[in-house]
Amino acid sequence: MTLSDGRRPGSRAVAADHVSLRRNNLSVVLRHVRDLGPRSRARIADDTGLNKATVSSLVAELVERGLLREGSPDSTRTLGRPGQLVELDGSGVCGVGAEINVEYLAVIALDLSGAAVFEQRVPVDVANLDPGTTLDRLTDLIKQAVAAVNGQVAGVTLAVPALVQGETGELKLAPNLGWSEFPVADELRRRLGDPPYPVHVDNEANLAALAAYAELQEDVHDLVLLTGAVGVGGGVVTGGHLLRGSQGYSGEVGHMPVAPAGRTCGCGRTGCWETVVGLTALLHQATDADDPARDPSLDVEQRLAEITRRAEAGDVRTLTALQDVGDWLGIGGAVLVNILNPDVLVLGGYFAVLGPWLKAPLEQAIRERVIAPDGGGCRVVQSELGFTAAVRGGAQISLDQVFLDPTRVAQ
Amino acid sequence: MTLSDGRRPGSRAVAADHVSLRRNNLSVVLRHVRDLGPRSRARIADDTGLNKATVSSLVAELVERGLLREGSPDSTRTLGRPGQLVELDGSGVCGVGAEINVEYLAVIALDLSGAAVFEQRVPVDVANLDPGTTLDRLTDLIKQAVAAVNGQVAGVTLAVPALVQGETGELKLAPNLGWSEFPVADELRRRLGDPPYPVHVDNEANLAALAAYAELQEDVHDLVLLTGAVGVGGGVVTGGHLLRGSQGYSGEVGHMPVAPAGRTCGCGRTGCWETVVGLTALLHQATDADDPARDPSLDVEQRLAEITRRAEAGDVRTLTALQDVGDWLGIGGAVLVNILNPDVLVLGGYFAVLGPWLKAPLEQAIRERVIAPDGGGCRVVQSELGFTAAVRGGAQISLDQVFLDPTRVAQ
DNA sequence: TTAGTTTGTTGGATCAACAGACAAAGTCGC
DNA sequence: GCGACTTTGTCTGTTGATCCAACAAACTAA
Repeated sequence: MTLSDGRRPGSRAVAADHVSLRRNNLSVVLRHVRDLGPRSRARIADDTGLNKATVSSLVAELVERGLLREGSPDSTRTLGRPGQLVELDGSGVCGVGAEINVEYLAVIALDLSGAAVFEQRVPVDVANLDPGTTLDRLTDLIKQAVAAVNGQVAGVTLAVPALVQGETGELKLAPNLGWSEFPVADELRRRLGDPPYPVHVDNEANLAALAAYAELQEDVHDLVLLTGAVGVGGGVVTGGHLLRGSQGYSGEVGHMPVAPAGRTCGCGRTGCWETVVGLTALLHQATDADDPARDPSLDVEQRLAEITRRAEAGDVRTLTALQDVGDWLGIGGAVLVNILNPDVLVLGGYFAVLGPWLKAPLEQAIRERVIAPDGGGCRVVQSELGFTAAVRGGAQISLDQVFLDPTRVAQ
Repeated sequence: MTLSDGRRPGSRAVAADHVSLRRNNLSVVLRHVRDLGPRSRARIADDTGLNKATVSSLVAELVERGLLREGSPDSTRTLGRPGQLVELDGSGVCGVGAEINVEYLAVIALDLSGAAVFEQRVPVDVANLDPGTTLDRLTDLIKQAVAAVNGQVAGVTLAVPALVQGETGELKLAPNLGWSEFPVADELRRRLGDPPYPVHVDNEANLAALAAYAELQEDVHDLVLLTGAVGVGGGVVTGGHLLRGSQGYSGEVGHMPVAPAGRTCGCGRTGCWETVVGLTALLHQATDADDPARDPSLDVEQRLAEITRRAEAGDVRTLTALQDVGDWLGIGGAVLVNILNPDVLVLGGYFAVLGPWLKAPLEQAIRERVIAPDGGGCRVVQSELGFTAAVRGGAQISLDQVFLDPTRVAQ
């Protein structure tokens, strides 16, 4: 139960040799330092069960690869010879995350320690541009990010509000962008000049869920992330793994039928969840047609700030609308909690901004509608990542590859 | 990406040494023979990438442990020295699965090759017995199974139609049994005399999903199993792993709100999925109150056989009821497919028996209501395991432990 | 009968982790 | 200030698993 992780009885495991043994232990040490902070070699040996001599050898190799560095002497211990702390050396390698969304393009580069080395977000009306032009503009941004990186680039991952086929990275359907059947991964790879690092494409909510997973530093391995926008996206992490499904189309929660007598959805049916919890639903109830908060040409964050202001001022119409959206959020949220039993339900996108008003009704619905005792232990939290969640998740997915196989970084 | 399986970036991997390296490769060879059938050492070496000499050594150890045996010479090859086939030696070790359900107790013992060495199912009115007495009777059955096993017992796993806490094996709530807050795992372990093998308890649908996963011999690693009974249970396998959620309470699909104007459910709400697709819903629509097919004191399988007979005879009322249940099944099924994007939706329990009539409306709903193109590639199949799915899954879960760590079997 | 092919074993090489000894570097008590 | 004690990190030699190359065994085909 140590090498192959034991939870995949049916899948073919891979034979191991000295090289993979070493790779595994390099990964163990590197992740140990990431997760538990700077440590002396002796403590790493104690914690992991590895031999002191082995840890010294592993640390030496990781230092040589630029992934760890020697820090200050350990001043916390009082007895005996003080240890030399070993800590993450972020600068050697970066992961790049990019995003195409309805109203903007965004790019971020994170170094190994999770610090942002480069970050940019530009407003772009993607729906009114052809995919090629959009991709050209995004490529420019990514090239800037790559240029800003000191060391090596571990990979680029692009987030899109779309159904993306897992294997090929082909975009199948992005209603809000007006794109379909477009080989984004290949097109982006070509524009970047077939770079040596991997280029992937994934669903926005999936990547945001990964970012949320990394954000919670606790011992939590099952979460559901809900991103509120015009539509509603879902990302699921279960057992510490992103749930992708067989073709990468998982997490389509927006069209759950919850209100049969409700409004018509973009998908053609009536009563889909996103018709009652999407941003449009909130604005229709909380504002008049000529209210600037409802004007889609204005910046979303400013419009949300206005709604927040009204709610804080105690405006009854706004509060009622928020209560209603929260109630509907709870109905669908409880379905998800019943199926997936997560530790945490994370509110992202506009749900996070308006979290103070949405959390209570959501929590109540979980208590009342989830069959497991005490809602299966599920908590509701607001993401702090704002609209950077997806790009961060994309950058992290590349960094994870380095943490899992430190030998990917040139010596 | 070989040793630790790479899909769990956040979890702590375990340091590896020579022993775990050997264990991993023993497992690889054993599973290779299980999954791809008898093979010569040379072919195993070719397929796995291991060295011929290494495979010889690994096979020798597995033979010594009674997990593999030398078979006949390979007659398919025409050129060169014929290889000695190596095949699974089932007899050395067995997994035991048990089940407590509303109307019966069941036990099965499967050897390493999946063959049933012992199998029994006795009708018991569990709801009218106290838990202790039921467990006494089950213990008798399990002891018979253990006695029937030739070699070693790898473990016992009990399936219950209940919410079971993953870690402790405590039964939290089993409405259909009338049990709650009962430490089944501990109680059973004690009655078996604290045996050397592990004793676990899990949800019935979870284990049935595992059995269905093993039943499909294809390269499929994402499936959803639906068991139809008075209630409806769900089991999810994703990425080859059973989805348990944070506390083991996943798969509670029965109380999805799908029919707000519908019948009152046992849970107190109205319109839960199981009020429209549970066996009761079908019988209420298809039969009169005095119809023997509706009589709960008769054997379920016989009542279902009667329904099948009527449907085959073209009885309009029966067919209409089946069509309606199928339509409702599709509405909830599509929600699950949208969230989980499985390769396969497996019909179990009474859904499997009446599959010929339920499949078509369910497939139609998936085509129409799933956002992913072509329903995300999801197929609907009927389980062939009947009411033995859960016990088989329980037995297999113990056998999986042996396949993952062959050194668990005494030499 | 001989050449050619494939299998499975053998002995030695390699490589990574392990075990124990030990010097280095600090604290504590007297 | 000094010795006893504790802890760190390195060094040396051992263990163990895989790999490599050579080779005998077993069979086919010409």
